[in-house]
Amino acid sequence: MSEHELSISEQEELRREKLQQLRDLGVNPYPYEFDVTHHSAEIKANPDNYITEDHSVSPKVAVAGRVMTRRIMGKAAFFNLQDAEGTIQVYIRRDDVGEENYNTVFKKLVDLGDIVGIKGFVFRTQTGEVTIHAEYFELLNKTLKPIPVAKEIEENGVKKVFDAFADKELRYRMRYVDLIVNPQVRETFRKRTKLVQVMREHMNELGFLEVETPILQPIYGGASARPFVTHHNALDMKLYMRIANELYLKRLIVGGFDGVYEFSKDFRNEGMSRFHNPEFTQVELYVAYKDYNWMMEFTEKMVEKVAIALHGSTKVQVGEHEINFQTPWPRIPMFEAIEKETGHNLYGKSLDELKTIAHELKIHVDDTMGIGKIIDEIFGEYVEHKLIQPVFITDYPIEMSPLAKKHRSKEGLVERFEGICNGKEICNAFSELNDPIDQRERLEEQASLRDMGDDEAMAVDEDFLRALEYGMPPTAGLGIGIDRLTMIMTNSESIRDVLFFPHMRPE
RNA sequence: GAAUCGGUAGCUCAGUCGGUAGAGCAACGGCCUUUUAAGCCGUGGGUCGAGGGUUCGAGUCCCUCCCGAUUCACCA
Repeated sequence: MSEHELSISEQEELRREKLQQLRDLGVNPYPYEFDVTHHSAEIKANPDNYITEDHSVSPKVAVAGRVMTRRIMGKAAFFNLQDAEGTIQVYIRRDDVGEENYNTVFKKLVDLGDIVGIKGFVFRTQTGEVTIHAEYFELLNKTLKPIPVAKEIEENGVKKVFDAFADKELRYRMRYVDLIVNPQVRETFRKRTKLVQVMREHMNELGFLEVETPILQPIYGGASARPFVTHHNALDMKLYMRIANELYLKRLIVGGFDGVYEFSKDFRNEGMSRFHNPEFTQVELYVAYKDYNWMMEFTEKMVEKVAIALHGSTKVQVGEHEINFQTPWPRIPMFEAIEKETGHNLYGKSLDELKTIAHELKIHVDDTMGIGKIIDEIFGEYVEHKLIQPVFITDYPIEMSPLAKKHRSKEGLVERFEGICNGKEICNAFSELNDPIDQRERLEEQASLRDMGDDEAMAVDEDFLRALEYGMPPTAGLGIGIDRLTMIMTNSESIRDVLFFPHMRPE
């Protein structure tokens, strides 16, 4: 059952004993508040605002956080205190904070990881480190588990880390510990939040409306994927966790909004990998009276803005590559991109011709694969991973895109683009199909694929078709994978590194 | 779902040919009032992922299972 019924380690046992000793001394190990006046980062950024020759007139600072390392030298000690902003060194002496408080509480009963509050003045040590000289010390939380402290040393400017808390499984399962001991993890998630904020501000500035749409849907749609299924007891009906919110947002465009967007947690019941989590986040945006050309300009502008906000530059280091998000990004029609890499122009080719070419290119094909699928396979195998710098691949085969509008001039294609960088799709967009009769035909085509066993094909959503019959203006739509964009913007190799709590099997 | 690699102290790891379970840090007992992985002396700490098998003897060899990472397949 609960943790403490299992055997606990010697160190945990000891901490429980210390807890009792604190209580016996009349020290509340879990007090109610502490008036924090400063954070480590602001003091270290502007130490001269705090340091004066005469310490008796120095400004007082009150800082709280975890004890991360300790160097005790008899009647005085240094420790590093970590707050939300970083760490700062504290100097504490018996003669300043009281004998019992120092000798017993601080030296004997406080452990690494405990949360403490200190008040004092700022000074520089003999070696020049900005340090708080504590005149007051209070325990704010007695921790019962030892934290895995890492130690760092700088040798010839190179940082070496000892005993880092590095086991990925433990880091993902106990993200709270990961966040305590691995400061760069906090930085990654701050960037993720910043990324979302920049996008939201950008869309708000253009007057688009942030909305919420159902997560529990009676018919799932808007993408090709298998859903999670759940059940509504009172109505005794099947409900699906959304795989996308596209069809609901388009209903809102029908309803008269000129631009709507939603940061949407979506759920897909498929395999997990370093690029896939069962639940993930997309932002979808729909803008009336615009087409996919407009949307390309919008997208590159917004992503460029994100890069600058996070890195102060349009250039972002991702693995081996420096990726430059500076606008404009090249636009390359899909068939041109394939021809450049394979020498084959696939446009207008029949299914049999495509199968022959696929065979030449050593792409596995089977009878269930149509024109769109084969082209997609060739693109994925020969082109996509080579696209490192941001690029828009445009004009996809109609078979792959049942919700996109037919191309205005190219037969058999739709007005669709994907933004690709670092060899991966980061967004998907099109001129939205608003011809209700065409849309019905395409969904019925999907439905017949479903009947033939393709459980990722879309269903016919009659209410959505009814909405289109009431009329949707020309509309451009966009979806951006927030997790994947965050991976690129934070140089993370796994989606788990940009999700606080990635899905894991039960312990 | 498949393949490969991994799981040993709180953390990071070593463990030879099958022969008493190891190190550093952390912890504990001492000394030390400006240290920088603080230092010095001393001490304790293990269901070796789980279960079974082979063997006089298994962390080590064999089998099954669990968990994770990576790659592949599907997808965003």
